[in-house]
Amino acid sequence: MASQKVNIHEVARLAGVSKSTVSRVVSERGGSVSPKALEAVNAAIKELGYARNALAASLRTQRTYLVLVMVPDIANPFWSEVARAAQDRLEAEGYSVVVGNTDWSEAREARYYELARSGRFDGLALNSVTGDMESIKGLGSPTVLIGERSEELEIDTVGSDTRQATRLALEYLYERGHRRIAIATSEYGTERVLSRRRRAYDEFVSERGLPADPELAISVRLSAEGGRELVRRFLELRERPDAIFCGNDILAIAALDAFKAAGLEPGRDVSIVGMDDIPAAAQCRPGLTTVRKPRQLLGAAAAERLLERMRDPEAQAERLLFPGELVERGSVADKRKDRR
Amino acid sequence: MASQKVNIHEVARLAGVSKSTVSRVVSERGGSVSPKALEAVNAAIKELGYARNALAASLRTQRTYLVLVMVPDIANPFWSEVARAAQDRLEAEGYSVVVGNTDWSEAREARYYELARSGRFDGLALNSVTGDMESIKGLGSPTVLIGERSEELEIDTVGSDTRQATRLALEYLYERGHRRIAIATSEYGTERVLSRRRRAYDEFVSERGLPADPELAISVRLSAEGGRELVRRFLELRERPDAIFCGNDILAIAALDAFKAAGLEPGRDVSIVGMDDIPAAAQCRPGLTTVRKPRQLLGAAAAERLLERMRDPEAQAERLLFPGELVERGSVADKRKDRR
DNA sequence: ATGAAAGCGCTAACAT
DNA sequence: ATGTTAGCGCTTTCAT
Repeated sequence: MASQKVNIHEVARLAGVSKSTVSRVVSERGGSVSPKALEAVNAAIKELGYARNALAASLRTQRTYLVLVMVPDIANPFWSEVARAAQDRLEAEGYSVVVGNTDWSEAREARYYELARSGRFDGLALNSVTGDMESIKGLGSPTVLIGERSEELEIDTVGSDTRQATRLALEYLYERGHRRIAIATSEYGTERVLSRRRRAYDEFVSERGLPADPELAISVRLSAEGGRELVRRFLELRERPDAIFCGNDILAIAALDAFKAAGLEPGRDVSIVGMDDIPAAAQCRPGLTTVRKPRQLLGAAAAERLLERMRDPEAQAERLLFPGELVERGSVADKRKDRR
Repeated sequence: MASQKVNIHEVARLAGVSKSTVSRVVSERGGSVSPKALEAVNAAIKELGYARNALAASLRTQRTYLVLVMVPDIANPFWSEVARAAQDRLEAEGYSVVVGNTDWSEAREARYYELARSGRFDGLALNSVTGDMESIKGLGSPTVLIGERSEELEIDTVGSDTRQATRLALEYLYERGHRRIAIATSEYGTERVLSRRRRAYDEFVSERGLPADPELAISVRLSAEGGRELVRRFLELRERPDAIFCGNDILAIAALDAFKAAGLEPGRDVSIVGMDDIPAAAQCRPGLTTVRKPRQLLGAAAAERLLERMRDPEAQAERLLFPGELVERGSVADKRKDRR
């Protein structure tokens, strides 16, 4: 019943066998052990409350059977489901998984990179907000990126097709007669490069000859707080947009609520399209029209890719992108009707 | 720029110093090193892309500077905020934190206990759903329990006062004329003991001489799915309750939506009180009347307690309970009015 | 200020 | 089937 600091040696002594024998029973690798020895060892383990020191074992075997999943916001159902799906798959293969929450913070992300470099994990499944590819390449453990933050081809990537998803949302708004369309998303990154969403937006705007007013690109955090800020900024604009495409649903739903509080009815006075399709998108009033991303698929695919990569560190990196799907609810006005 | 498998020895060779010197610079413990050696070592580290092997270091020092926070549902804002608050505090003291998501699953929880016993963590902050005190006591690392799952006095506990919070909700319903009050909560546990919420409920019911119909104690998972199941079961009841006290807000809000879908208006045809006060409680229609728990405080206090415990493993265990606070919104009918 | 050497707790040849 | 031994990569006396 003692708990800490009892090691294999003491177990061996109590059981009257050698350390090797104890190791053979605890490492479940099935080294041959006589029934008698097995029993003696198990009894000793129980009596002493022995727990194998994974640090020592891993140091020797170079395997930790631990995977780190790093995401930007565990409270966002999108990310927690991606993590959960990855966990399901990984645990089925004998790995334990822990999750790191960067909370959209560069400092936290950097901390986790440091942790990831420490040799404690057999594998890493990361969503990078900063897109700091230098850090990521130097991680030293099998890694898969969740989300297509960069062009990088040397690292396995599993994500959704941001360009396609963004265009889907924009197209939807365009078809319904919206012309002055804003985009609300975050601009992070050590590489000072515009986000993919933003680039897809710029592309779309120029293709269709829509107004490319810089006021229409609104940079806010992808959080509820960001949504409220978005609405504040919106209301101060001299020429208000017809519609806003929001970088994720958390942001979009918070904006939707803030609009209502300000006396503007989403789906009538202003149109909002979100991204992700989290459960709350179906529950808010009006329902949020959004682009669904396949979270479970994403998590499972990331796990699968990581498993393969852990098996073969030399394998060719892959880039797997899933398309989004528009789900229509009530947050977008149809301006065509208005004209008839 | 090489990444993996380069160790202190190679760095030492390249820098033209001994392993000891390299260790002195990387372990930031400030062993005295000449400026010249320091520079040489840093150059070598950079050139080789060296990263310190934390497994080996921890094996030697018996410190990992890693803490595991285990919670039942990272997607629930209540839990993710508790975790975040704990993380804030712990990181400020130099610890890294990773979170384990048990997803209300006994199997997962057991897995995490195993992980926790492996010596990889300096400290553990756990919410136990199973209440498996045997496992918890044998963990072998400084531990604080989040949530008052058991009477246990040997282990530090930080939680909210469930009995007080439950009575607060029930009292509120009672005052407003509700008499047939149901409770929807989960019954888990290897120790087959009723949950605290349930015990507080039973106590209240008998004090006030309310109907103690076993039908009124509805056991469901504390999830959105549980909320929908709750409403299904509710609708089949021969004698419907006036009001339901729900074990958490996730459950309550899902129930609220399901009631609306079934044509019953919460706050008029049926009354609902939740628990936690997550952001969504203010956003649903009608707003959810619920009992607020101080999440940040809970997380921070758990971290604080854990820090003290890590400093002094022999310290007397403490039990810290925070009271809940009723926040009134629109999901409860006032039946007194009806009578006048 | 620096190096040599011992050892944290385990596993894996290798020998018996 | 079991024990002996070396060593994973690091830190830490202890000398110098």
